[in-house]
Amino acid sequence: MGDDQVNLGLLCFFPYRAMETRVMAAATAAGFDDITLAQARIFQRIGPAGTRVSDLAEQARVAKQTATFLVDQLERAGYVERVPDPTDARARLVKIAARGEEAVALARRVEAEVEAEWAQHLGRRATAQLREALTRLREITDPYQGT
Amino acid sequence: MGDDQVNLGLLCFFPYRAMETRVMAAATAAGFDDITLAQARIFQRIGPAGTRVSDLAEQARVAKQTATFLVDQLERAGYVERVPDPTDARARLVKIAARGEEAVALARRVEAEVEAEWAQHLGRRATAQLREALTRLREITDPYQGT
DNA sequence: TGACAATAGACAGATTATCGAACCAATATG
DNA sequence: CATATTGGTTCGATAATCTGTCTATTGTCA
Repeated sequence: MGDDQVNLGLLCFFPYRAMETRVMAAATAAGFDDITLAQARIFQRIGPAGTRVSDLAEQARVAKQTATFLVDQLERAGYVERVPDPTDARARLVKIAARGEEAVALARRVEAEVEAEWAQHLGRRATAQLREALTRLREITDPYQGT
Repeated sequence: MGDDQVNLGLLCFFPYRAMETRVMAAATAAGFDDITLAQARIFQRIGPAGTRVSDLAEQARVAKQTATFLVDQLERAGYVERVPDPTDARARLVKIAARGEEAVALARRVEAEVEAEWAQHLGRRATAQLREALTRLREITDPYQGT
């Protein structure tokens, strides 16, 4: 006893999971009911100019084959499309398709909604500090902050 | 552009994953190399007095069957044991076994180490504020904070 | 420049994780 | 006490993931 403090990593987990759950539930309710959590975690990483499968894999920390597999499904469901990478004939860029843009728009709305609830609970000042601290923490916990 | 702020849920994800990765890597290096991430996520939830499989399932948000399956493996590997629940003859308590305690001790050490690095980066004041904010956020994002 | 290594992506097969359904035993409820 | 609920497991199916291997393209450097 005495040192029964929950570790910071675990404390970060609860909001993360809560947000993910809310967004997924809203997506399902809105008719995007064919997307799975694993697919969403890949989808989330696609940049505005498109992203390579191997980059998606690296950022999501799964094997290239897994990313290929999940992108296949996202493509079949109409959320993304694969286009040749003009700068490298070996590569292809995964880009968000029309249906994917709709899903992104919904996700952004829900995210803002949930953040508003959190800010309501914490207060504006503490929320701003939280964002600031997490952003700085990202510098040493996320190798891909450039994305 | 302009609204390109990363959402708070995702910002929470990076430290969470970083911590999980560090602990798992240290565990593997220390000879606890037969435990998987899925198993660890269940194991992590076991309370000091033991916890029922259905509670583990609920907290980890997996089906009872999945928890049973993972506890089976943890038991075979010597990390946990199942004992009858004295208060309910239907139930069994999953308890941490000797080898499990060793793994917990290692995990605690690594967690403290990583937190020290984070505190180094953020400063003590900001770290304390971060813990405070996340703890308050847990009130509305984790239904099982009692654990 | 041309041989060779490295990279991007995909396919095949095996393993792990997960869920839905059905089941048994014990407990709670009327 | 009859019935519903709860805790746990087993079975079968599906989803997700990895290792290994392959082709095509690109990068390197002697």
